[in-house]
Amino acid sequence: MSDQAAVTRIAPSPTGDPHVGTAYQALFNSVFARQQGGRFIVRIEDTDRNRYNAASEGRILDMLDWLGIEPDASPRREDERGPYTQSQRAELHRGYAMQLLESGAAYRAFDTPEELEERRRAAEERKDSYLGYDRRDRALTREESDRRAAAGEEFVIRLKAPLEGQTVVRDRLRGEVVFDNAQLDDKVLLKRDGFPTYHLAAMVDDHLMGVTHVIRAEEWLTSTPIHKLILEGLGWQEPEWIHTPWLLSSGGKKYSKRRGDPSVEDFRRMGILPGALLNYLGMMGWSMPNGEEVFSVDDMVREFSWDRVSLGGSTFDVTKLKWLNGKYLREVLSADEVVERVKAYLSEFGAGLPTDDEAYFAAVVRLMIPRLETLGDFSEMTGYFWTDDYATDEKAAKALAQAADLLPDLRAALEGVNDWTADSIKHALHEYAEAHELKLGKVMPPVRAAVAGTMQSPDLAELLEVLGRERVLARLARAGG
RNA sequence: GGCCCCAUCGUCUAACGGUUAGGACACCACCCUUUCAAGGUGGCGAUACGGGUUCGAAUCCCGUUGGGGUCACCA
Repeated sequence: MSDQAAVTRIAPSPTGDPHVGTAYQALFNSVFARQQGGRFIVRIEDTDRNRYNAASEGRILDMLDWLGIEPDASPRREDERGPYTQSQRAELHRGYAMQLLESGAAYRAFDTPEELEERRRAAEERKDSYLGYDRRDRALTREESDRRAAAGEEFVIRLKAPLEGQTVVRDRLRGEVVFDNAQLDDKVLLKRDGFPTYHLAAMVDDHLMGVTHVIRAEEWLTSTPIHKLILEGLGWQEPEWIHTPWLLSSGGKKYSKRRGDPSVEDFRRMGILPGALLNYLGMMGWSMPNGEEVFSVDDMVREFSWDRVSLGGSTFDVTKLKWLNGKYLREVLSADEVVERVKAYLSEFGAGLPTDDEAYFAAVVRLMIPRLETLGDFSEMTGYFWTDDYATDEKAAKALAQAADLLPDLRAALEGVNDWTADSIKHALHEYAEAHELKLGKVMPPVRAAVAGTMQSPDLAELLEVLGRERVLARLARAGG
């Protein structure tokens, strides 16, 4: 590459939910730019006025904020190369379309959408192997074209692709990819509504914004020859092309919200940590040299290399994401940090904090950490900590029934514990068991059932300590103690 | 259908001509143990197929098969 610092970009289209694929591209683009000491920019591609969704742009930018990916330039961080919202640059794109028209690299086409649709259908019926534009208006003389345009006839501007020869795309990941020009289509550059298509707009903006590396999904590979041709027509240098492998969903198809795959917002709602999501995305198609699976974006910046990218598509596995998230909860974040995360999560998605007692809340979170996969798990696992009005499930009811006669004694034994700590409680429980020649497995279940209503709960001594003497004794009494 | 890309356990991946093909998730078993987890140990499980090249191929080449993408006045 040249001596200039790398500039990468993502160019999401504001049409709906913030996509996981966008987060994936943002990760690789920003990691590479940071590693190269370059810049990473976000340009919103909203030239399709039909699919435009006003709220979507903000949600995409919010997603990046949440993930902690900070663009060097974006619609929220404009600079002299902006604006970073493509529709605001339409005048610019029109100018370059005209330039292409003037130089003969492009031409006007007057076909109506209806005509095109009909001809395409006919081609399909004929089972033509090639279904692109039939190039009808390519034969128009310049005079004729000018005359019809001047007469007010509507038109699009199409690229005049070469009819023979080959175009070679040098992809960083795949080497030289050769396309026969005969396969190329005379793509629309400027639409009837005066807005550019992606092909024109992206190439113009990439060039004007100084983008050096176009890192995008593999679906763009086959239109890269078109992009090369546009760049050539404008006399501009081409960037380095890097087409990343697919993110797939379980059926082997492209990962997509439409198929029901979770969006980034869905993961956030689920209680997935941004760091864990990024980490997971980082191991889709790429791996750390030492095989480490738990790594941060900083680690990735340090170790990143295109040589370690695997080209087969990767199937997104939510189960593994959750495991990784649990790993973050247990091993990457400190207990205090987890307390803060749970708190933030509950105020955003839950019914708020279940208690005003900060110390009690923190103690409960600490108890639950090894049992949590997502922040969303917390509420459903901790009901009995916040209210005395909790359900008693079947197994717990059975444990209570089987040891009903033990309960009064047990309660008395616990009442005798002066120093209410897990150690003392444990000691008292053991003592009780020994004194009555009972196994621990006989004395603990009824206590657990009485104070939690479920057998699936943390270590009993710790559980009792956190619940507190008063609560525990009251619940035991209520259960028949 | 034409063109393009891709191909290691069910899934994510390691291997850059020489390994009993390694690790992780999931699953199963065992250990720890007061339940549930967490943690530990072990097990199951892959180079799609066929030809070459080579002393030697998961690795290089060709073909087949399979999967995906693309062929919009969407990106």
